Amino acid sequence: MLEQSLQQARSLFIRRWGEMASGWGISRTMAEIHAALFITSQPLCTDDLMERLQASRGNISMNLRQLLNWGLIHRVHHQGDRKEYFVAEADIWQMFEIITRERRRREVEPIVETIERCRAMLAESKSGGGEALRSELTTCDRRLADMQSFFTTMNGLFNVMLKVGAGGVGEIVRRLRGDGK
Amino acid sequence: MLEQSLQQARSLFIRRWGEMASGWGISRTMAEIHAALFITSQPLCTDDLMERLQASRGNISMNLRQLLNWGLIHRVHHQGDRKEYFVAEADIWQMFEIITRERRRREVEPIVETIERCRAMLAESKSGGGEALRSELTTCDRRLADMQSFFTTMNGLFNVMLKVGAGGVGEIVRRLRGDGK
DNA sequence: CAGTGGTTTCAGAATCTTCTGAAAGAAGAT
DNA sequence: ATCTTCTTTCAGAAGATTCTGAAACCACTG
Repeated sequence: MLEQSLQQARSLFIRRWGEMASGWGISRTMAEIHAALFITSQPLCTDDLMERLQASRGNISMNLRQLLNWGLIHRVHHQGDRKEYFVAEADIWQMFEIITRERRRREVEPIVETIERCRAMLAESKSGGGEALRSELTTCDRRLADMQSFFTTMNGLFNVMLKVGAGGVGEIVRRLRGDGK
Repeated sequence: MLEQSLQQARSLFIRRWGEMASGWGISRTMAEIHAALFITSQPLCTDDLMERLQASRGNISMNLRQLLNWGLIHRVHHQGDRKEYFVAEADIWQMFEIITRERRRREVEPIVETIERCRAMLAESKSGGGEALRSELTTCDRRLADMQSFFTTMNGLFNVMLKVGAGGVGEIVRRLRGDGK
């Protein structure tokens, strides 16, 4: 039956989305809530989610808040109802932008900043050391420099992607896929 | 002193690399070992790593193996020494390729496959259901389709990136950053 | 203001991940 | 074969994360 198929398909998607997330440092429930809201276009309330995901009120509440903080879901008020309902951001490109920005800020920026600091430390120490030590230092610095330039490139790439949007990226891929350059 | 600076810089880098990794579903020690080998051009043996990272032999051994499996580090034999030494893959672009391929295989492919399966389920159920239900099903399918096409684009993008290499990506970014398209 | 319906918080429980250390397993050296 | 040196394995310990449920909280209603 149609109703069954719909529910089954949704469950399957929710489960897999949750599994994927746990490999990326995001809690399973948080991802499942997100998936449930994404795959169900109707707004859902806390009790809906508790039932659907078999999780406690506290758990749902906490993870909803996190998702709101990230900006991946939005509150919806149904007039004449005191419950709060939630919907997921539907535009996937927008979703991608939010996640990318947030993770860049939280995880990439600190390491980039650290690399800079490490290089500064190496640059400062001009005095002393034998030939061998000096050469080690040079090698170490080169590796850090490589890393730094990798992050710079990736950073630039994300900026360009967000600028040209989904269509633009598709276009670039199409242009470059076939020929040699 | 030069020696101190070098050690300090290395420690700092190792620590931060480990912290970053834990946000990405990779164990701290595994990342630290990788960082230590990357930042120290000399090959290191198990005991070196045990001392440097203050971790047990078992822990180091297991994580070394994982890194070998990923292909992020390589064995090195010093002749006249029975110990095994290890070095990190030095080419960052290569590193990126390895990690991307592996994570794509383990985490992205399953979800893509699941989306296909979900859509197939929805497509099969032609019979029954009221107007409202049918419309829900259509919306659900459209969302899945959007998701699918997002993954297709990203997949294509990674393929192109790996094809054109670091220089190529830098080139693209440079070309597209300034002007409108 | 007390009552009602809903949300948030948080201490402790449950669960999952990672780490240790000792024992077993290799493999070259004598 | 036996010793020696190094590596791997794995059961249980330690640690980190996530979840629960009950109490506190908030805000609207009568």
